[in-house]
Amino acid sequence: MSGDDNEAAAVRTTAPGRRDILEAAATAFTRGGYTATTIDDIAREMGATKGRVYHYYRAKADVFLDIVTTGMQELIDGVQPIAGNTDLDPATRLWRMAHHHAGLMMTRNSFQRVAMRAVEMRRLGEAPAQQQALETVVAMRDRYEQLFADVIDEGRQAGVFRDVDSRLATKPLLGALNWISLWYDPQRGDYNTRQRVADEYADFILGGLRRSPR
Amino acid sequence: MSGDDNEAAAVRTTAPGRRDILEAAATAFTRGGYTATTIDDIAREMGATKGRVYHYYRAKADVFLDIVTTGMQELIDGVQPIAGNTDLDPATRLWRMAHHHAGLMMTRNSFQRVAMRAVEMRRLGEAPAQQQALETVVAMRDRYEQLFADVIDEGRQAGVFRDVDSRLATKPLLGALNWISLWYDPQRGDYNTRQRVADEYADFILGGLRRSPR
DNA sequence: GTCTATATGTGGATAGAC
DNA sequence: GTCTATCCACATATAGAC
Repeated sequence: MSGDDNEAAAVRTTAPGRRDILEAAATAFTRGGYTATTIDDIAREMGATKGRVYHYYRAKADVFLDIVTTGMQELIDGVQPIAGNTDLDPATRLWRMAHHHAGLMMTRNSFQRVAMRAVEMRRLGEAPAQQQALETVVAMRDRYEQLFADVIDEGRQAGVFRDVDSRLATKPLLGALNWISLWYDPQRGDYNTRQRVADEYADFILGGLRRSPR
Repeated sequence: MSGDDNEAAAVRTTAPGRRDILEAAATAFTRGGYTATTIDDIAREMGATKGRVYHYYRAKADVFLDIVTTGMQELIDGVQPIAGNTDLDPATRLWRMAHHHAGLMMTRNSFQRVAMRAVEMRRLGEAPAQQQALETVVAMRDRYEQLFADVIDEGRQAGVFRDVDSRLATKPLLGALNWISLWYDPQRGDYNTRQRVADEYADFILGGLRRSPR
């Protein structure tokens, strides 16, 4: 199998001032994690000082949450249309969903890596508003997982997938895919490498779910 | 498939004083990450104050590194014997390796979750000794990955696995498995749940690599 | 061996000049 | 809109009592 292209994606609805900050912050957070990254790090990343950052954002947590929701939204925007395309059989849909997700882990590496870490955080700070924002992100993640679970159920009922607990089955699937953001180095990979990786992952996942492996 | 038991594992060669600290610190780091966790958090976790921690460890980074190397060593100790057991065919060996790894992600959740995060850290601090220790851990991880790559190559040459790049193939495999440490809640799972999860993961992975999926 | 100070550095956030 | 200067809270690590 092969195909599906998301290299052009990267929706940008954010205002230019904030956008620069988000890009710089995503890079900085990728290097050091949330607490280890300072506002000075973020500012230095874009050749400015923290006055600039605080002009657009009230707190460090707000910058972080903006990156995370952006990352999650990019996943949903890309994958939901594939999941809902009933012209395609479940196996093909799942293959393309996995392929697209894999692609975003590489082309939007910094945002996705930061987003990935956010859902494993229980608390972000004391501010209840930020806590609520974090829970919104977790809710987005849950809905996103359900997209995969639904397609798996469909394929299971159609007899092409094994008889798995669809909700449990999303764990190795998305775990494998999300892991890409940790080892993939955006500096080194080119278009062909990314396609090869995404193909391999999509094949691996379909194989893992297909009925009667022998 | 079913079987293989690592519930009894958890090797303890560490001195009792340090052991308590390691357990408490692993729990604390699991909650908040490296920078977010304070020495006071660790001390409070075991009902003490930081004087106790600093009596056994010179620095926070040293506590962290001790957890990480312990976690990595537990993986190697459990999986290497399976990988080297040439009485078994490659597919069975890989199934059991994956199953055992999955088990450790759950039974030794805090240590494994901390260890997992360490390898994605580029730098730990300024001290060159600690930096070197971190690189030792990364080297352990590389050797560990190679155990899986070798078995995959064997199975590929034997014709039971697809024609994959074995080194690339370890990525979705170990990514899926390591991810368990993020979503599994040690408070809620019992023995049967863990077995079921490990079985599902091992099946998934074998399916993903097996030749002629249809 | 474990505790309570405390010295010291650093980072989030604000005020206000330009 | 972007900067510098500064306040203040907190965390690592040490000193020294018990």
